[in-house]
Amino acid sequence: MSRVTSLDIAKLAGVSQATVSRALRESPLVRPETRQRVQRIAREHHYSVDSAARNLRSRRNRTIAMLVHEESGMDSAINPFFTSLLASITRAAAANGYDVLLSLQQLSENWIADYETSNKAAGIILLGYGGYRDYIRKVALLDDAHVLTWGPVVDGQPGHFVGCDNRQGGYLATRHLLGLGHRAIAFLGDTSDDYPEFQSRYRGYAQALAEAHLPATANLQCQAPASAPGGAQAARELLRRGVDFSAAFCASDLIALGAIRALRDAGRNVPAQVSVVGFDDIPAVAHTTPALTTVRQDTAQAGTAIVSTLLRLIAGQPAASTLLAPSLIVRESSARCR
Amino acid sequence: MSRVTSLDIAKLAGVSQATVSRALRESPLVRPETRQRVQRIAREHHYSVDSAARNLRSRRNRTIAMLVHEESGMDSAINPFFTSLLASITRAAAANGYDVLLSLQQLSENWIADYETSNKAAGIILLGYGGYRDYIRKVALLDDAHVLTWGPVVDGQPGHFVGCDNRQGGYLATRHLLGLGHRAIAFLGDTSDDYPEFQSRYRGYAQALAEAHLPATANLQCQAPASAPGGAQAARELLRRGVDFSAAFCASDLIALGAIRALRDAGRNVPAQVSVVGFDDIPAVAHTTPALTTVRQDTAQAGTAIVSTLLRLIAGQPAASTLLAPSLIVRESSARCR
DNA sequence: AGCGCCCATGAATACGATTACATTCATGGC
DNA sequence: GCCATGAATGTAATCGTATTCATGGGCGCT
Repeated sequence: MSRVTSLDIAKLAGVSQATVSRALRESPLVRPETRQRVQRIAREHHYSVDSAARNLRSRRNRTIAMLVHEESGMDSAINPFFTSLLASITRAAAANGYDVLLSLQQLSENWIADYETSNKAAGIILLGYGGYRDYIRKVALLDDAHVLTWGPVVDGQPGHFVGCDNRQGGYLATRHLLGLGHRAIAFLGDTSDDYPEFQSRYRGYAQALAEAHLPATANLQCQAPASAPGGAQAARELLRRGVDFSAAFCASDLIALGAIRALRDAGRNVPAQVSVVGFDDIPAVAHTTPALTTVRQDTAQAGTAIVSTLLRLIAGQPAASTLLAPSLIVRESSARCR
Repeated sequence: MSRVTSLDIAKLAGVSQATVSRALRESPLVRPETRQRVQRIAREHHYSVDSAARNLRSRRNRTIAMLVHEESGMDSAINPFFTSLLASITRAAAANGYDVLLSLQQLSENWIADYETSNKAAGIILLGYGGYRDYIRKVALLDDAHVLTWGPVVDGQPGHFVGCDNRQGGYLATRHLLGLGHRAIAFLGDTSDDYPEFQSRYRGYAQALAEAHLPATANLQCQAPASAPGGAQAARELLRRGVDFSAAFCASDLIALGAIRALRDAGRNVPAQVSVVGFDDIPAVAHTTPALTTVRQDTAQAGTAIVSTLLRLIAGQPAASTLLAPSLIVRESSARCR
């Protein structure tokens, strides 16, 4: 009463085991008639190719690993944006016949490439490792590894990346606020090297200001950890400074939510007195009051880009890094300057 | 320049391949001295056991598959709660040395057990298949499959389940509102068979009302699809009916967000005029304005319960279904009845 | 000293498929 | 009528590890 193997199917179909293998893989070598008979018998007996045996013999593997940074990744408070990305990657992988292994990692060990050397996966996707650029650069140089990172795309940088054009996103958001007549626009977000994405968003912000002949004043910029409490704290800091401002561009939606909360608590209505723009378009912010104006990263597009690039790498074909265009979603939290 | 195999390590260490295999698995059969030497050499050469070969030879597999319902599962708009659950399952699996395969499925085919028959995974976790009870019951009877479902736990039902005590959650929420002096409490949520969880939540709601000698009036109950627009629509319907109500218990946080939005649009302040309680405690609702009072399902606990139960099944040990206790999180959206 | 026993290791095999190579048979060109 | 050709299938080698069985040497016990 053990497992059904291809040999069993072969006996039942009156052919050799090799023919079964070929028939199931749609090989043109086997006569259509035979092929269908074998397939029918296999189906009737709930036969399914043993993937371990297949992987071992063929030295191939239709699995990709998604490593998500333990802290910045999936956990509730941090970044719901990843969920959506993850779903779209999984879908894109399935569309190409690939399974997806999910793992939450610190990258403290050399476990990255272990997914490949142990032959568990044919390639690896890194999500949420914005702060590990040097490390990733190193890994990217191991030419037997097929690693693709979701993150900032820098020209000439070794390794393969797919990312959102964060600078452009910051630019769009700031232009939007400028267009509404705002002149004193704050930036809330951590611009340290730990958050290269935030740095790019800041750069877009500064560029838009510059084009409008406005300086990116230091006291309009507040460090904010990437969380709602962080945003609230930054907003309070901004108020404490006593600088005049009528709008705030927040480096993430969670920061924006926290900021709105703190502004309200301080008696500043959003958007009547202060306009707020976020970044990410996480699911909930379309339904908050006020609904948040934000910058959307197209996760569906990102998923397909990530998977197709990685599959090219796996196939040994040349693959370029991709920069995706974000789009501005205007809702209620931004209004014309009073 | 091919792969490093255990045979290569054996030659380098001057032992047989069998000894290498044993040394790496910490077998007590091999002398500690030898074991360490082998392990060192393996490490130095970045050797890593080929999982395909291991799985094939040992007829075992340290992978579990998570099948998430395509629609109700991961997609942005629907249920951010799953993200958190998914993370905690992944963590619990890793803690037990298991990898996790992620897949979005319709369950339209017989692909469920295929993860097992093809030997890709040793067991399967089903998430978001509330509407597939009959189907799951059938699958659960295949005794060669190790399937665990996140969902409603019903005594005597075949199969293995881990779920939240939804009835208790509904009861807690309603008791909370009653305790604040509310008497006319609406229920917003789809109570059809497609959402057994919502049915249970409704039952808890009705029970709490009954204990307070209040009827669960039909016109205080509004069907609401499990989404923010659905919640808004249901709230509008409630207002249109003209019934008096001072509080609403919503079957999910997203419904609650939509309802709050619609109530505000209609000039009803939350919580001053209407108290609202949600269900799930998704990440964002702690930071909205007002912050949402809601029922939390402890995802960390759920993840460990799910994984440990599944591992028992895989090991062939008896395993009981588990019902987890939810807890009430009181925030700002609920207030004493005026 | 001899016997048996256990500890550490080696030799050999099996896991279930893929695939290179061999084989068979029919066909067509000459 | 014979040989080359190609289509359809069979035979057998192989992927890298786990594991069973065999083996040799040291040691305790009598």
